Amino acid sequence: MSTPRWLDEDEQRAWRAYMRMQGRLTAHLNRRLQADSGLSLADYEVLVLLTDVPDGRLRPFEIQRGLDWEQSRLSHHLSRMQRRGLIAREECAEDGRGALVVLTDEGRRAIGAAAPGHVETVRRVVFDGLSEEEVTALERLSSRVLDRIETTGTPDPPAAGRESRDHGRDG
Amino acid sequence: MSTPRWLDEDEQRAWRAYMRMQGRLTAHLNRRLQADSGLSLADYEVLVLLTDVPDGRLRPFEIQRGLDWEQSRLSHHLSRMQRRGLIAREECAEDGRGALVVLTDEGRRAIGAAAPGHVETVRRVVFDGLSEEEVTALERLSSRVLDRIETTGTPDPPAAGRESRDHGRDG
DNA sequence: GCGGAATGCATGACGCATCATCTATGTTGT
DNA sequence: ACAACATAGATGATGCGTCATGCATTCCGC
Repeated sequence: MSTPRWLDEDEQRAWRAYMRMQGRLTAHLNRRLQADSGLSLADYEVLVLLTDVPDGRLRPFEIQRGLDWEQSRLSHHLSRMQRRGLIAREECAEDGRGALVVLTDEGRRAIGAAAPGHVETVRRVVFDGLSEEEVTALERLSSRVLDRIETTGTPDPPAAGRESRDHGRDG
Repeated sequence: MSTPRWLDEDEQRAWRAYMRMQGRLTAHLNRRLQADSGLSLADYEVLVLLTDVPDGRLRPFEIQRGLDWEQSRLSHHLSRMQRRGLIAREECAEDGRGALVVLTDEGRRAIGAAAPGHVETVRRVVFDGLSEEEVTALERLSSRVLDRIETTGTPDPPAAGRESRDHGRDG
């Protein structure tokens, strides 16, 4: 790592713009969601996964992979959601170690109430301002970076070593 | 808000890719930085601002605007950084309410040690994988979204109402 | 079928982010 | 000069994210 390859001017501008944008965007989405429906963005994403499956029932590790979260984050988060009545936990019949996360009626109601507003917000602050090409660019660019993170010689706790090349259907 | 304008397929793919990427990216950067130098990304950004100014001295509100942070987040964060000896606080002569954040020697050492590695990480996971056009796209796209957040009819605590249209020099 | 590794999940400690609120100083209008 | 208000900053409570660790159960080689 001799003399560091600093970012050139364009890269620097892009980087700062990105960093600033991403901070504000998540903050914004979180606040809107919280104010409109009492859910956090994290709650929302968990609930989406659960509603996407017929019986509203998922194994924690499925959610974990679906969202690319750390295991312990999910566990803690599920506890909080459980406390608030958005989900429930059941024992898993097929795997003695396992658990099952179940969407409660309250959870279903909450996500149903939150979704339209949230999508509208996302649309307004993001997609309504982007051209088709920019949307494509965003997707390609994100996938590229994601790939590089997973390929970089850094274990990076979630999906460690190099053996778990599946994370198949991501919705 | 009659029937919500859901995201079409491309938008949805882009959105999921972005969300997943951004989560992983910040986590990745944070971990690398933490492991290599004991700094968090937040520490790093504060220190960068301080080193960019000749005497290593800034008013909290300047940092706040430079980073687009919430005031109380900054205040708490400064306290922690102070506790760790990265910065110090002084009283402000010109404004009795004010404070001054001063970069300590330890802070200067820390950022100096951290910077090369961090930049290298950013380069590796982001810029080395993007074409020039994609870098430009990233910048435009981020600025656009940022703009829309600030223009959307949502107060959004930091930089409230509509009167503080300055946040001038951000570089 | 037994011992070791891997997997699925939970938990406690701790740093971080936000909200609401508080104090003190500065500014402005009358 | 003073009341009303704005600005700079700090603080406590609380929810969130990560790390390290713990503990079952299941899997696998012998």
